[in-house]
Amino acid sequence: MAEALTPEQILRTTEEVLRRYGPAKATVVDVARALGVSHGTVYRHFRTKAALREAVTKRWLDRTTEQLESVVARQGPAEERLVDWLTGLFTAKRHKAGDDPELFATYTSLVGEHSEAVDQHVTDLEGQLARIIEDGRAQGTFTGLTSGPDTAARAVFQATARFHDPSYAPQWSHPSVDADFAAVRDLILRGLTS
Amino acid sequence: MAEALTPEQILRTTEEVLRRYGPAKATVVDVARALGVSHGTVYRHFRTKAALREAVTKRWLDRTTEQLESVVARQGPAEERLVDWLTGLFTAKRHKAGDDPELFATYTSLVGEHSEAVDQHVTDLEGQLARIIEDGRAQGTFTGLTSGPDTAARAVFQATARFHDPSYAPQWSHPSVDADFAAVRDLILRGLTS
DNA sequence: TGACTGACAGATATTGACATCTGTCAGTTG
DNA sequence: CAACTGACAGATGTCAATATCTGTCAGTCA
Repeated sequence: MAEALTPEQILRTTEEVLRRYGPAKATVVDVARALGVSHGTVYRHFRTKAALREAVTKRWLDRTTEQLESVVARQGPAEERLVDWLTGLFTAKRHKAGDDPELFATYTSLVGEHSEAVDQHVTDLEGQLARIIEDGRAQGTFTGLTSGPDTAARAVFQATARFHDPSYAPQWSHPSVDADFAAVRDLILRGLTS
Repeated sequence: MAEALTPEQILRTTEEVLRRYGPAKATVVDVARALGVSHGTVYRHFRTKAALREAVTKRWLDRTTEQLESVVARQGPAEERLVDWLTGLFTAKRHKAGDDPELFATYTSLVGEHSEAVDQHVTDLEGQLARIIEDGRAQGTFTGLTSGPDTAARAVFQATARFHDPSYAPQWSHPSVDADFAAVRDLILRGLTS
């Protein structure tokens, strides 16, 4: 054979197959066929089909986290960065739902299965939020904190669930959703800066 | 016959039948049998099975709204009443989910079907919130309002979705949920009183 | 010798025949 | 004559037979 099969190749191909057939129809045999190998080979690299789906989704979610990282690492007022981060998260999720419906459906089903990858994604995002909030505390802008930045981050994340939790995706195209987002965002911001 | 069949009797019996068989198994024939009439009679009062389920759920949801009304109508600081209202809503929903799982399942499925009854329930609850918020504005406590009480009420309702939206019910027994609720509640309260 | 194959067993999904349910309405009943 | 019945058509749900898929592993190949 030309080259040994890498996990990376498998993940890339699985992502394509999921995008083409959707999570309900895509099989491990489909992935193997697209790679030109037998499905037994795929199982040498990923123990189960669930592990494969989860790894693909993890990669896909990590792309969003990486994108938001620039807002976290950036210099500037925490208040402004928090708004950009929340807006960025909402925009990213909306685009994922609209542009990549099959992978979004995979992600949504993973949420219902308490997947490790989704838990990690939430932890990553809450961690980013905590860093911005901690910066705001250091800058003297976020004076309303009655608890640590981790708790505050969790509260902010949960209060904005409607704008990033995939179970609300069907409502993200509703006309009033942008006004709703602005209202919740402002309420939370005032809560932090009070 | 003894008495003419009233919509009230049908609703009461349907509620019992739903509670006994669950929304998936309960049929209109079951309801008719429990009433001692033919199912055609039930259809004389409710155009469809969906309308019947919706009417039962409306009654069931209205009981919560009525209970919360006492907090809204009560004299006292709006800040305190808002906390009691939010706590009361969370407590009520949790009890409905735990004590009345079949009717809660009926309610949950209605949410996914964009039912009129659920829309009305949300409107009622947001209306109650708006009244408390308006009181707080009049009392001079809620000084952080950048918009009208209706918009603020909607924002508060959406920010606390995790603690009343039935799609989150499976997480309401998680140990950390009370701490999470307290954190979100405090964040929002500071946002209003800032 | 280690990456890969492909036949296999058990699990899961699909299909289609059958049963039940929903909603209607002409006819019955008090 | 207004409330109700029950037979009916079409829609929906159930179930068992069948097909496909997942995950394993002894064996092949370079």
